[in-house]
Amino acid sequence: VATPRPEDREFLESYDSTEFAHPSVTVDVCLLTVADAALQVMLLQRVNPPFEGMFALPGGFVRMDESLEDAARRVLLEETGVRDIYLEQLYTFGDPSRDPRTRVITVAYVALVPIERVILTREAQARFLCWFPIAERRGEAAPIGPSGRAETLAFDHGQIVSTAIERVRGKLEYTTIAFQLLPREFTLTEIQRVFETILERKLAKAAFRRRILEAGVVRPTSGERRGGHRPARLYRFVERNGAERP
Amino acid sequence: VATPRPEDREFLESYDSTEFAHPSVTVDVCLLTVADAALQVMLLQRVNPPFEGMFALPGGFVRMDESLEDAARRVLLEETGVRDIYLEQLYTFGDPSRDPRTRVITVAYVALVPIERVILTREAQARFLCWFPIAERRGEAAPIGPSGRAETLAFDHGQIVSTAIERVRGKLEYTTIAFQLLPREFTLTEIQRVFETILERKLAKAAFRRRILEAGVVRPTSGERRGGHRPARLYRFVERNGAERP
DNA sequence: TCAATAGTGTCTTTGAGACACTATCCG
DNA sequence: CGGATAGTGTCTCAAAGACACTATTGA
Repeated sequence: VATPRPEDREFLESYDSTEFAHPSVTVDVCLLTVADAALQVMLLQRVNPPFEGMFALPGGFVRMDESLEDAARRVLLEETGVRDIYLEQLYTFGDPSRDPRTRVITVAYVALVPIERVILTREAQARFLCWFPIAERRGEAAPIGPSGRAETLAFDHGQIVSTAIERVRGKLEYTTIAFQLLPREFTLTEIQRVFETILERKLAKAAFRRRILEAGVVRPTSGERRGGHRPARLYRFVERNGAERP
Repeated sequence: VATPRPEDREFLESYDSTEFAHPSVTVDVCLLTVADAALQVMLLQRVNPPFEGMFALPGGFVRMDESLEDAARRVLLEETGVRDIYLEQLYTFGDPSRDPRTRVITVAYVALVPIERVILTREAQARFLCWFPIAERRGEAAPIGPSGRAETLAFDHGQIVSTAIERVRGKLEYTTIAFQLLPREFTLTEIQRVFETILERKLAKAAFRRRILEAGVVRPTSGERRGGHRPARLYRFVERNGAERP
């Protein structure tokens, strides 16, 4: 973005970037999906102190030559094997005591993926990488561990997850992010289930269908979903500019 | 937030925070107000390279022991003399080339203030600290300099200003941030002017008044604004919990 | 009295919810 | 045929826009 101007060159060469103490900067990615009628978050068991053995969001240091979003995509690929999905910057958490080692400022991202896109390899499972359903407990969203109890996450990652859910819930109604949680083809009822899961309330069927169809963001395909009962028409998401998903 | 656990202590003591190269972290504050039927942004002329002589947002390095929000409030006070105003984290800009000196990641904040709260001292004016009206040019928001032409700002600060305006515009209708741009007492027409200025369109008077009054966020006072014509009732902003502004 | 702004009453339009209805599949 | 889900027609209600109207001041 910013290109050095000729008159700045001399100053730049004499600039000493070690003059100030610098915090560490990391990215953490809150990868969310919808499955089994619940929002689910991808967590990873920590193998090193601090918080060894506790669950945390995938994350890592930002390298000196990569953008924040590039760092988030790299971390996502390295730690979960997922690529080319919806990713949005969420919030930057910088409380001086959020990491007991040293000053670490983390730029948190939310990522959304249809659950079919994530293949948990045996090797990943060995690292205790898995989906945690999220339940609303006393007004706070918390991932539920295998024991059925709410997990306390490492660092301030519990707060990051809560913030991510707020963001997704808020943007659900006036953006098209819901489609990022669905496969390429889906039925109107499937979109409605995604909305109902995230908003945690039932929606009126007729009004919901009207709204989606009148928004002009889906296109019917020739296929239908069969299985037991009346088959349901399949749709694809189309961007406002007319582009379809790959 | 995160308190060190006993079992982490040994690890913490052996941790070397110089192991990784660290970027610099700054905060930049986009201080906005409404005056003369325009959104205005506070800019400051740079006295050092890079971009010496160009205008930029107030900003500065985050100290190792202060939170991001504390840093933003400190910068705001040091560079503009303003304290105790609405402040909200906006977005973190971290393109590797956004600062030609070295890697600088900046956490941008939006701040809102009623224009009467800002007193530009002679000393501040000598530093070329002043309000720039913002105009929409070719879909992009840009501050208009004294010459009447759109100013190109230092670094990526033009992008920060655009992002800030988008944020304020988006939150105007479903939050109470508009009141942060008004003095303690105001008329309904004055609120409407703030909305119209930020949204850049006329609003229907009857519907607007209904909406504000039915939202229950203002309380009439005994005073009225006189001046030439029919006096207008004065109102105060009341939080949902009933608290009034100081 | 007039100009100018404050403030109101009411009709229309729009979109969401409620709810009952029809349609189509499988067993 | 009956159970189950897909999909529709229509009534009601709430909120926003349009617009015309009344109210109150100072000059």
